Amino acid sequence: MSNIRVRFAPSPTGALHIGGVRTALYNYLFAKKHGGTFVLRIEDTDQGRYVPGAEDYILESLAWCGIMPDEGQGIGGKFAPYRQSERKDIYQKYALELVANGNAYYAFDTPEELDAKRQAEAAAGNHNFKYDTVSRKVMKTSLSLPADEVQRRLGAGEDYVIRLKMPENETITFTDLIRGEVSFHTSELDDKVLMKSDGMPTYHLANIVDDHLMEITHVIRGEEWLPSTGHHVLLYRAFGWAATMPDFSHLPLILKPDGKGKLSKRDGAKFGMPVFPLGWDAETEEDSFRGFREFGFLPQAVINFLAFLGWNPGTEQEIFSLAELCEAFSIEKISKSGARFDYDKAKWYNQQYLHTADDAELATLVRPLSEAKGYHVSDKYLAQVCHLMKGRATFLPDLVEQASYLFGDVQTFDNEVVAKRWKPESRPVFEALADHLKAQPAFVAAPLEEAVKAFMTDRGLKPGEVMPILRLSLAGTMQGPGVYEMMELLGNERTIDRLAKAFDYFDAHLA
RNA sequence: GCCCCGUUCGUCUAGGGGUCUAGGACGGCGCCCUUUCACGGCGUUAACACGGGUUCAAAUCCCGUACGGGGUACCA
Repeated sequence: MSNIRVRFAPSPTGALHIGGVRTALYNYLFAKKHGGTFVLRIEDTDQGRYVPGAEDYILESLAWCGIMPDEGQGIGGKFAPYRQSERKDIYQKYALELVANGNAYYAFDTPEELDAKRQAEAAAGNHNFKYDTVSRKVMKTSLSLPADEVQRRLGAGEDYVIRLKMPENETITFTDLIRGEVSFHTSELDDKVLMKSDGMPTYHLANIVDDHLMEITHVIRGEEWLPSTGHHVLLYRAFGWAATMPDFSHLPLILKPDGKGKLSKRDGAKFGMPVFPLGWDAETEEDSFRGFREFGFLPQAVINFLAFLGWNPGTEQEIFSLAELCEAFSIEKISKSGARFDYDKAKWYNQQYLHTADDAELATLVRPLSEAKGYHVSDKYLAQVCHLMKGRATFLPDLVEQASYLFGDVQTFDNEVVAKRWKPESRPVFEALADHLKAQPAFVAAPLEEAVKAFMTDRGLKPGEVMPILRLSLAGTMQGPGVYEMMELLGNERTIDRLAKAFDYFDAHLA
């Protein structure tokens, strides 16, 4: 295959859903795998649903994920413009062409009239009224009205839509790269609106015209489009573009964690997890949310997680860099059934990426968080904190939030453990240990460990009698990095100082 | 309702007629490591929706049923 061109064509009606990100990812991977081009097109043909900021959000999201398009809105390219609202005239021309060659027609019914008609039909027992070969003969269309009447209405500037004229009694078959052969009978298909009364095309018209004009070779999109693909195939035929029609691949949907329907915007709040890549600040708090980024996910982890939600290379490798995904990806390996959003798996992936992340890079990512907490430390120190904490973190903020004692004095002690480990006679022993540590020439983990062990041997002390007190003195809690590593990070002076302060506190809180 | 798509451990999945007493990962449970919490290692738990065919042989092919999902707008 050569000159592969795919597109991601989101609608700027709000934040880009994580399912959309996965669609973009699969398009990106397919393009990269075959040395093709990944195009971003903005489908803003519904003026009523346009949300300011959505387009920027889409670009930012793709950038954060590291899957930037090669061409398209916000990037440029030879098929510009890539925003459909700016291509209005093009669709107009093609819609008229279809009317002229008998594949489409004018319809003058207002939305209200259509509603009334649907209700009347429903009342009469027909619950699936649609605009089709039968009804188009009784509705107000250029097929049912006299030619001069049609001209009069058009001339008078009456509102109209242009509809696709569905052929009678035909079976439309096409091959979906994921599902194989799929077919529809035209008697089941309706006369879809192609051009709305406001002069804007519907998705159906615009996506065919643009995919053709932009020389798209493969359409990889969500399963929700499968039922209308029959219409799309017909449109390619009507335009005489059947020979260059792109291959279709319909992706399985991402389902809610409970499996009841497809994952939606509200599920984020409902299940306490992100369902968008980035956060979104809306007018109301209810409409605002945090994304994977704000939760503290690494984009590489999100990408890896998403890639495996509906796709699998067939090997037992689970961790894949973006480059490895590009190499391993193939449409044939995409599964057919919907995948539940498995948040535990997402967290596991993040943990894996955190563990192997570079300390300095983590420090950079975590800097805003530590500053916000009032922790002003050097880059080197912050990187060292990350080094000690990353093995036990799930989210980026854990690196800072669970390490308060590495940034400042111990704020609270675990009194329960204190009561259990600190005895009235402990003080002289630990003061001797503190003196011993203070005298160490090198305040480095390994030698410190030797020093403490030697001290314990001398005094006939067991680790259980010493280590918990040391840990408690330095961190206040029984959780955290290795004691000797903490000592090294804190340094001689601070370590000794903490021990002294802690011993005072312990004495004061003797049970 | 009608149309389309789907159905392997709780979840994500491997599997594309015999090598399946069905493999991996997440989660759960247990043990080891560590006298911290984790990580890690080891082990364990648990599945071919059902019924008919086809075949010497079916998780794998066909049909039906059930269940699930999607679509059914002058939204994408």
